Amino acid sequence: MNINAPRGTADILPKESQKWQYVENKIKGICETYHFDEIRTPLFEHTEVFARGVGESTDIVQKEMYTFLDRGGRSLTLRPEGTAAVTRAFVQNKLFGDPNQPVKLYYFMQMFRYERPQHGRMRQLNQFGVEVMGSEDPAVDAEVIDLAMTVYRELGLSSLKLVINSLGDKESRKNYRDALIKHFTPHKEELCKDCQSRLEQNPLRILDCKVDREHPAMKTAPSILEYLNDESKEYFEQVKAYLDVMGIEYVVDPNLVRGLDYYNHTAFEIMSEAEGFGAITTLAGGGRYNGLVEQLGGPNTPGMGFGMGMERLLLALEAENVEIPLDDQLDCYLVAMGENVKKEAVRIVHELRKNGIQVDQDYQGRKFKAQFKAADRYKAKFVLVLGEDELKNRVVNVKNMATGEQTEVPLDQLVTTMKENLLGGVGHE
RNA sequence: GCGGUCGUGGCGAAGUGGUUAACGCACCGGAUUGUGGCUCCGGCACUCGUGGGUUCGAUUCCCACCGAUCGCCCCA
Repeated sequence: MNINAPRGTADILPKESQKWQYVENKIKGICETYHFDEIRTPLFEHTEVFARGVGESTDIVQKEMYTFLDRGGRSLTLRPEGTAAVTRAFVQNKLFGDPNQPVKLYYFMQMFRYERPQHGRMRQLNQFGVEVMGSEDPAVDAEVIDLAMTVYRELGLSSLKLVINSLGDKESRKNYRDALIKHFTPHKEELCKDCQSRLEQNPLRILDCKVDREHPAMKTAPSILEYLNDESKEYFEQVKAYLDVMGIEYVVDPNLVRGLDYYNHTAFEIMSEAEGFGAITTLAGGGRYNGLVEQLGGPNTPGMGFGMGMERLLLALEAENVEIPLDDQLDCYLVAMGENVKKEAVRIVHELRKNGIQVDQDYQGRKFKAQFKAADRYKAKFVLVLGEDELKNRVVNVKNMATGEQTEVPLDQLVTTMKENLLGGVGHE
């Protein structure tokens, strides 16, 4: 029997979980500033949502999906990425009819991809992402990119590289595709196996290949930028202009293609340049997907978004030694001693909590001294000592752990006194 | 899916074909019968990822599997 977590999955334990909460809260705040609303969609969808949405020729669909038949014989797939799922929800719930356009959505969702796990690559992963649907304004592209960069900046990352490219509209893309096939076909036998099949399926991705990077045909390959029609060129220029206006630095990389079929016009990727980050450097990626809504059965509606890996974000913060402020102090710890005090201890703890005071007590049957050690470990600001004597006198001995100062506080004044004590923001030494 | 490295207590980490598997940290108890952070003393792995094989005997050798990790592919 294998009772370990399945390969490529991980438990997020309390200490780590605090970091997640901090990061998530920060990001949610930024989303509100940018006026995005949260959406949550099911963990799994009908397989067609991804097969059609993401594209049959993509790696995700071909070899990475968790697909299964349910008891009714339906083919379902655990969500491998957010855009197709959110788009499905957009169509099904007719959000295109919402008077507030564009529809600006953000999400925190688990994704699943059957891959060989590595540092920063999990089979179950968490993504933060945004989707803007219903506008074809290049300022939206810039806003989405700005939001992603702002998240990283606000969290304290600095070694970042923003790479952008334009894949053009349908017409530009088709012309470019034909040009690439024409260019690479004479060299087909010299290319790696993957690229040979890419030649027919998705020649754009040959440019992304690391194996054939040094092949002379790579360097002489036509650039997408030469094949953009006037409209696409103008669109790209505007996106760049808006980024410039916001002071966002970027690098244009004509070879940036992105692995998913639905992209057109703007494509972008944000990478970490931090030392010791291993082979994986992509932190977030996204782009415009103007045909996707229609492809999933909705009206012709433009879209723009990105996905951001949360695990990788956390790793990047670590790689750049960004301190995450953690509140690991405890307001009070109650030390109880003696046979008859347990009931009163339980009552006091409940009473304090009812008044919003954070408090805990011993449940391990520890000795007096050990209870103090526990209080110290928990970084308790105050220790409340309740023994037989205190019980008899209806008082509690309150010790300030930072100063060592102790005072006797009548039971009926404990809540008020502790509220006052804690207001001062007492620290722990 | 392919290749390299690795898998010993809660954590870190020695070790050997053979009787009781070092040590450090943490934890628990005591010195200090009701007061933490220092010190000293004591306790804490029927067992060395799982299964099988070789052997009189394996944690140590061999195989398989599982997992981790690094690289490739691709991406978040």
